[in-house]
Parts: sequence; structure tokens; C-alpha cells
Amino acid sequence: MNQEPRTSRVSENTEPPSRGPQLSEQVAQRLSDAIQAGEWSRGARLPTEAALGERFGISRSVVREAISMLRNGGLVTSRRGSGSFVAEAPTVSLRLAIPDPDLQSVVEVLELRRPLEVEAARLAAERRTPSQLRRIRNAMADIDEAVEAGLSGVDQDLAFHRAIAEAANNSHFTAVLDFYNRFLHQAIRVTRTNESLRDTFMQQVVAEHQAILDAIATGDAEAAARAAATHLEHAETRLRQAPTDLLERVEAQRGPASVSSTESTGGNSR
Amino acid sequence: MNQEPRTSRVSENTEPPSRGPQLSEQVAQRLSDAIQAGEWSRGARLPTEAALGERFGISRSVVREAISMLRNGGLVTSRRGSGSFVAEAPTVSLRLAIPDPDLQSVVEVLELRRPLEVEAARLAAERRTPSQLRRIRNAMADIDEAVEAGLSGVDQDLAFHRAIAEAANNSHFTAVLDFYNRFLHQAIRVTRTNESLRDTFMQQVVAEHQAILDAIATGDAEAAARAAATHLEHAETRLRQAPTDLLERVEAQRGPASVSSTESTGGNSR
DNA sequence: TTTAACATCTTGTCTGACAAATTCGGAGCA
DNA sequence: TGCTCCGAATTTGTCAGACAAGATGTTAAA
Repeated sequence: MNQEPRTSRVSENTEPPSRGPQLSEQVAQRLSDAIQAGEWSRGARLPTEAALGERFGISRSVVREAISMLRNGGLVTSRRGSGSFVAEAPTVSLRLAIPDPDLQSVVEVLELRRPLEVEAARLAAERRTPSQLRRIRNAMADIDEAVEAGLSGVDQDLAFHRAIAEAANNSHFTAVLDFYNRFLHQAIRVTRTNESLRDTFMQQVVAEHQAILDAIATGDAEAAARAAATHLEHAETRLRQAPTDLLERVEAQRGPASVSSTESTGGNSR
Repeated sequence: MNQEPRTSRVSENTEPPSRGPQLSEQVAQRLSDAIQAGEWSRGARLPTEAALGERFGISRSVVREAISMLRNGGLVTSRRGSGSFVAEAPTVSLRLAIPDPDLQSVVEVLELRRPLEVEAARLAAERRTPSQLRRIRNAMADIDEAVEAGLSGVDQDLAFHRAIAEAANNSHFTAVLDFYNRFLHQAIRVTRTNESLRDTFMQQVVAEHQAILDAIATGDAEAAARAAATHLEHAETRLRQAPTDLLERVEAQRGPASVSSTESTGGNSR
């Protein structure tokens, strides 16, 4: 019947939905534009799905898909029985593709992380609470424990660094570092698995961690920053010393259907 | 008839969908878990929507909503007539709420930006190409021009800093700084509009910018880092000196329908 | 072998219905 | 009057079935 609403229906607001990309995408874009143009202010209720469907000359399904996109984008929230509302605090999002990790992209990420971790260590030395200091100590002990148990200790290593970031008492540091951790997780796993076979490397790592911890414990901000900088420079060096191993492992993972031993998806975070 | 699939239907894979959050959310989560557990490898085609609906004991609508979420999350892509596929390079995303900016949250963001901008300046001094250097120079000239024209110069100021980040030749720096720029845009606008009325402030800013530019031009990495650090510390000082003004302006903006001119939903591409 | 038409499959959109939760107004009562 | 409680109306969430639009693979023809 109205399989051709684009010709028969007169939408009171805009031209008929043109052929092109996804219809629901167009609608989502137009809604987004309308919201950001201030047609509805923060926290205000949007028209009902039925009303929006009539306004744009489309079915409720498409309206729902469009609103679903905006909801995923953090621009609106919906409450069953009540309606959909413009979000009180719209969000921006930063996205990072996770390709098959190559040395180059890992190095670039580390380059960004270094100043962040250094600053986090500095702030942690100034601001850490006693309980946060305890947590850092425990995390460091966990690394030893894991390594002695024959594990790679990667998760524990990341937890150590995360505990420091938390002690900086600025949530943006943990947020950004967590964000890039998801990228680094796999690469670090490969490298450290390799490292863990070499005792000298592990001894270095332990000593460097200890230096950071000591500086944070005594509240020496500059020493903490220096120790962190040293640690991260050495980490990059260690990474570069095993490039062939890294690439081989990555290569090997691409072939088969990737049984992907990670299985840590829900592991450390959830 | 089967309005009660949660009791009558035996899903071959999991327990019946429990009462709780959104059904489509649960399904999206389980699909996401399955993908990251390697059930389908990168680029592989997912089961059809009908098949997934049967597997989870839900209707196609819910499957579609769930897949829509994953699509928005960059985890899958869909092609009409062909199917839905696991993304070749899955993405992780970092999200940041943009509330009514208060001094505290602005300071926290600046605290994170500082080490990043300092490092970017250092890298820019080492790596900038001649054309990148030209672009930084032009951006700096644009600030003067805008200020003399009576504008706030905020956009040009951000462009200057962005040009430096670009000259670091590491895309992660521009990505993260752009990300937080969207948060700071409004706050900076308010503050600088205020600053621009005070010539002393503008003279300071110009001098500090000049110092950064000179260091980058001569390739002195440490001097560039120092100059950037100084600039950002002073910027924070200037910000703190006008807290009452900032808060008043923010307060005033909450009333009307808040014509926010920035940012788009799915990104800057469309 | 190459090309063109066809059958089939899959996602996108439309329609209609009911379930579940919220909102609002009025009945009843103190 | 002011308050509580209950039911009707409203609105999003889910279900079901259908067709449109595009992709894929097969078959028939040249």
C-alpha cells in the first residue's frame, strides 16, 4: 500500500527521504542535527516514535533504529512507558581500530602512553592515599606470584600500572590508559610471554617497578616521574628487541580460525 | 501465542533470557562476548538474523537491535542482501560525558592534556616537516588576525595546538587531543572571550606561543617541551583567575535552548 | 568459455498487534 | 482542602508476518 511513501507522503518537515545510504541513518542524522540545533533542549522529551514516524514519513521501525543509534551514541536515553529524552550530558567518543598489531602501531601507542604514565606516577606520588599505596604494593606482589606460578603476568603487570593511574586521582588518566590497554593487551601478551623466558628481563622489570613504587611511597614526585620514564623507555627497548618473535606470533594467529586463547574477554574487567 | 518464550522456548545455547535490563542489550552483550571469544573470526559472516533469533529464543526485531548496537560499536558491519560480518578491525571506544562544564572537571582535563601537549611539542621539534612548520606559523598568524578582527580566536588557538600535534607525526596525539578539545571547546570559549578583553593576557599568550614555535623551528626538543609546559601551566593559572566569570556564563547558558554548534553523531565524516 | 537470465537467500522497511512500564486524572476518604 | 489509591491512557519494548532491495550462486543460452 504505502510501500512508496517517498512519493505519496508529504512530510511536513523535509524533503522525502532520498534514495541513498541507509534510511535509518539519514533519519538518525537529521534527528541528531535537530537536537544539536537546539530543537529540543537537554533532558527534554522527544516526540513519540509514532509522531516522529509521521513527521519524517517513515515507519516506526526506522524511527526505532534511528533512535537506537542515537542512544548508542549517548545522545538520547529511552525509558519504557515514558519516552525518549535528550541526554542530560551528551557524550563524545574516541574510537580506535584494532588491526593485527604490528610493531609500528604498538610503538606509536607506547609513545602516547609514556607521558601519560609518567605524569600519572608524578601525581600518584603527590596524591596517593594510604590504601591506594597498599593496592600498588599488592599489585606488585601479584606479579611475582604470577610469574613464579609460571604465568605470563601480563594481567598483573597491567593491574600494577592501573593502580598507579588510580592513585593519581584523576579519572581521565585511568580512562585513557584503559582505552589503550585494550589495544596493547594482545601485543604485550606476546612480548611478555617471550620476556618471561628471560630472567634478566624480568629482573629488570622488577627493579624498575620497585623504583617507581619507592618514589610514590616516599612522595617524591620527580623521582616517580623519572622512574616511570625509565621503565617505559626500557619497555620499548625490550619490545624492539623481540620484533621477529612478535611478528611471527602475529602471523601464526592469522592463519587458522583463530582459536584465540585470549578468553579473558570477561576476565579482568567484568 | 508465544508471548512467553522465556518459559516455553528451550534455547539451545543459553538459559532463557532473564528479566532484567533491556533484552536487546543482553543479546548484544552475548553476541559481543561470542565474537571476542573467537566464535566467529574477523571478517566472517554471522548467522542470519533469523538463525540468531532462533538460537537466542527471541524475535528478529531484537536481533536487529542488538546487531545495530554492535554495528554502532564498530564490531560488525552489515550489507543488505549479503549478511552481517565481524569487522575486520574491531574498534574500542572511549566515551566522555559533556556536562555543564565546571572548573573542577576542566582542570582535570587540562591536567591530562598537559603532558600530552608537552610531548607533542617535543616530538614536533624532532620530526616536523617544512610544510608542517609552515602550517604552525600560519596558524599562529591566524590567531592575531582573528583577535584584531574582534573575534575570540578560540578556534584559531585550537588550530595552532592541533598543528603542533600533527607535526608530532603520531596520529594518536591528534586523536586524543581532538577528543578532549570537544570537551574544552565551550569552556575555553567562555574563558578566552573573557581573556581577550585583557590585553595583558593576550600578550602573554602570544609570547608563549612564539616560544613554542621558535623551539620547534630550531628543532630544540627540550626547549619546545619546556615552552609548552610553561604555556599550559600559565593557561591553567589564567583559567583559575576567572572562575566566577566562568561559572556565571555557564549558569546563564543553561536557561535557553543552548544552541551548541559543535560535533556530529557518528563523527565528522558524514 | 563467457554471458545473461533466474531462483534463492539476506538485510532493510512496512504493518499491526500485544506486553510492560510510566503518567495522569479522578474517585474516594480523612 | 488535601491525600492516597486505582484505573485509563500513553509510550516504549517485543513479537509476528509480509514485501522490497540487493547480493549470491546456478542454470541456460550463445
